[in-house]
Amino acid sequence: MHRDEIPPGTLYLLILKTLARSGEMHGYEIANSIQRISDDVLQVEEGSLYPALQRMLIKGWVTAKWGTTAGNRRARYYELTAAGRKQLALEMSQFERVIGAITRVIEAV
Amino acid sequence: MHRDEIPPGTLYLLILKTLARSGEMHGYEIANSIQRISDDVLQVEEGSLYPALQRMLIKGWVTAKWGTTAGNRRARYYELTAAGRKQLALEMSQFERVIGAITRVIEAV
DNA sequence: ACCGCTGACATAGTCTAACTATGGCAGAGG
DNA sequence: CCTCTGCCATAGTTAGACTATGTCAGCGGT
Repeated sequence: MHRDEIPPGTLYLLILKTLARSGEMHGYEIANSIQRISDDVLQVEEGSLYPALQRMLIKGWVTAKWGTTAGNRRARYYELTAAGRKQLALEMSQFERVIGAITRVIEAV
Repeated sequence: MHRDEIPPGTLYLLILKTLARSGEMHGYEIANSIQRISDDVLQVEEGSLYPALQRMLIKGWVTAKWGTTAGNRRARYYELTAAGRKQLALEMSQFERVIGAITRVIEAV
């Protein structure tokens, strides 16, 4: 980790949630959406995003199909599968559980 | 990351905070303390803890000296340095900033 | 007609750090 | 004595986020 921003493991969660919220999206949109909603705190680099999407394809959490953007450009559209939605639920509860525990430790007297 | 528990990067934060709260401690105590306060959610493996402490020594965040435990055993006692306290403050604010951002994303409508 | 900009995807290679597995040693208790 | 537990340590593996780099197509300006 290069001391900047997204903690390993949470990128999946961010992508899954973003897709769940907005349905079909291409990579660029996903990255922009995460960045915007996080008030520019989280910057998803392309070198992180695309490999993550590939891994998610292999794991069966998303499907992809080629299409054309509003600006008439070629793009790959991703969509959650049922397994992806299940994974999202799992990661959400793990995240809450672990962050809650960490918070207890760092707020302990 | 092996799909279980402590997110990379936060172990330093947990150790720093634990030392800040309790002063001088040895490794075993640190691990037990984190585990107990987190209600057994966070389990610091020895293979993670000791390397992390070594790195923290090198970075100058802690000092170490050999001593004897209450149970009459040899142990290395760690203590925060000024640099360690500074690092703790830094990691706390980064943690809050990033977790806040992630929370915004995963709670967005 | 050209040129550069931006959108969009992709991959190779590096690096941090948490893990598994393993080993050692010393005191305590059966 | 012998095992258990406390306590430290390291070698090797792995995931995954990064940097750097490359591609290609459409658009706008000059």
